[in-house]
Amino acid sequence: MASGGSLNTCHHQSFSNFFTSDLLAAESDMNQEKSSFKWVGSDHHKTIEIPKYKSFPPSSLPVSPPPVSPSSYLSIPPSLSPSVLLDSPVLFSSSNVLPSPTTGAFAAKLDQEETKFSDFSFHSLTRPSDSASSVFPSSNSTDSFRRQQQEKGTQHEFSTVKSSALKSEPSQLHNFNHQEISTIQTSLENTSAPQPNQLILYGQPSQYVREQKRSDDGYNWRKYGQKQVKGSDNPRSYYKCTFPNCPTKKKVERNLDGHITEIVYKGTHNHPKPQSTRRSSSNSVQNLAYNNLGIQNQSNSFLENGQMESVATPPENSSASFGDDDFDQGSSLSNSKDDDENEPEAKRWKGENESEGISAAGSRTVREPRIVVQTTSDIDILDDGYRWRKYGQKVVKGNPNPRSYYKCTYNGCPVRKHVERASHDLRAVITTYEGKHNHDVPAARGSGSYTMSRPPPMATNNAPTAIRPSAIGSHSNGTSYPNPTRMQTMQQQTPYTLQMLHDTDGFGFSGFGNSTGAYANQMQQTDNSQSVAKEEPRDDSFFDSFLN
DNA sequence: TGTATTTGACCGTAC
DNA sequence: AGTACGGTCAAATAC
Repeated sequence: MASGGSLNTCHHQSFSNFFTSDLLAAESDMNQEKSSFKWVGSDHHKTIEIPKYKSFPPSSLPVSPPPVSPSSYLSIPPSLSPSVLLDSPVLFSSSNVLPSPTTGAFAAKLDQEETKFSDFSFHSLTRPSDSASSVFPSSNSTDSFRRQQQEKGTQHEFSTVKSSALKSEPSQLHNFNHQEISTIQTSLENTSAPQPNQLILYGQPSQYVREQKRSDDGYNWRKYGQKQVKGSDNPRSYYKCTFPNCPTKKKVERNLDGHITEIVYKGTHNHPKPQSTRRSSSNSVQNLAYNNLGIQNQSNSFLENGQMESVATPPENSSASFGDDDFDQGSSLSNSKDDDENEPEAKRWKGENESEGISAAGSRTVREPRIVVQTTSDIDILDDGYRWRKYGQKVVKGNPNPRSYYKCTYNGCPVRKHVERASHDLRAVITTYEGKHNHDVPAARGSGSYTMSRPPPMATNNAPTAIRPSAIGSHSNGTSYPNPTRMQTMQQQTPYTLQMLHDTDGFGFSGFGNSTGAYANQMQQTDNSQSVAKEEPRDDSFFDSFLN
């Protein structure tokens, strides 16, 4: 096994080098990356018209200059509620926007405060056909549902308390969760290199606590358990989505400071993200990121100690995730659930999450939680098109990060690989392959098909590619950045799947059977969006080249 | 008073 | 079979 000088030894799949270096490349200051809300527009359904957006900055609110590529990144003015991004229709190209949920007309001009605190959500991005229905009204809290929730001791709540306050009083920015504010402030105000200690805390402690209890990802969760897990000082909390019959769960580990160190999602929401007006601003940001990504929601919040809290959700069932008209919510859902529900829950939940994540990296000034979207068994690791079964993990000398060992599940196939994070950069994943596959790439199943894994056609969107949450900041370490065209060439033999990029993520490499999740992670974690956005031939052919 | 959270107990799985 | 562990339940508690 090569673990020395070379980041990758890929006997058969020489692409791995790409991914490693991909992650490592395009690195600006990590803090800067992390602290800036910058995304690259992703799919044709989710176009972000940055010029439009920037043309409507809240008056008196300074607008951060685009830290990187103005055309590729979206920057959010400081003190601007992230919900603006979500909510403000000006973010969308006209073809993508939805009518105002209240007026039915797309408001080109919004009241400033409305712009700031509107609850207009990004659900339109889910999918075109979903436009109307995707805006999940609180009316979905039917009586029966309420009863059901009450029976469970839960409440499906689409509270409007927060947003209404925010709406009415933009000056009350202090009402924001100070994480959110901090995020905004640091991320946008300090576009150069925000320092954690530059955080401006608006929230009152009590408010902060209250806000923290809210969903970080736009969904409503009910905590149903907490456990101290072995090998970690961090208590693990268990949450269920409060939506009726939604199987999604998540477990969150927080360190002693209360900061999230790891999030593992299980299952897929079988409902749109509730368009709750209670959704925090950070949620809105998340939605922006994810819905444009189409996949996974993530919010990044600097905590009072300067650490970043990041929360992600698994891909919404809405095919929106990919902005692909060809996928409807149902298919997406059923597919994702197939894998999910065919597996004993305990197994799904367990096993592949036990690799050490970043959570232990307490020494990092900016620490990202490990975010795992777990939807399938550990056999289904569709990271590179093949199926892998994790058979071991250990920490090897020279790298404090554990190395996950995988074996190709194809009968008789000798190929193995191991994955580990580079010791110098947790975002870099070193993938080493052993052997050569004696079979073709297995056909994808269900929604985990390549089709689902494929990024949406980008042809209609110049601004390429994906919006990437800045949480997965990249930092420059001098690693060469792969030429996308070269990558394409490399993929002649090897199916390019998003999981591969997922493997380069900064949040662990648990198996992702759900390609949606894989893609989500890729989009989320491939932090080279700038380069990718500018150079990658983001069209069907590009990805199609990986499919055979 | 209703809802959410906490927390000890229980259960299933893996070893 | 016994033990350890993680996940879940549900009564108790807090808000």
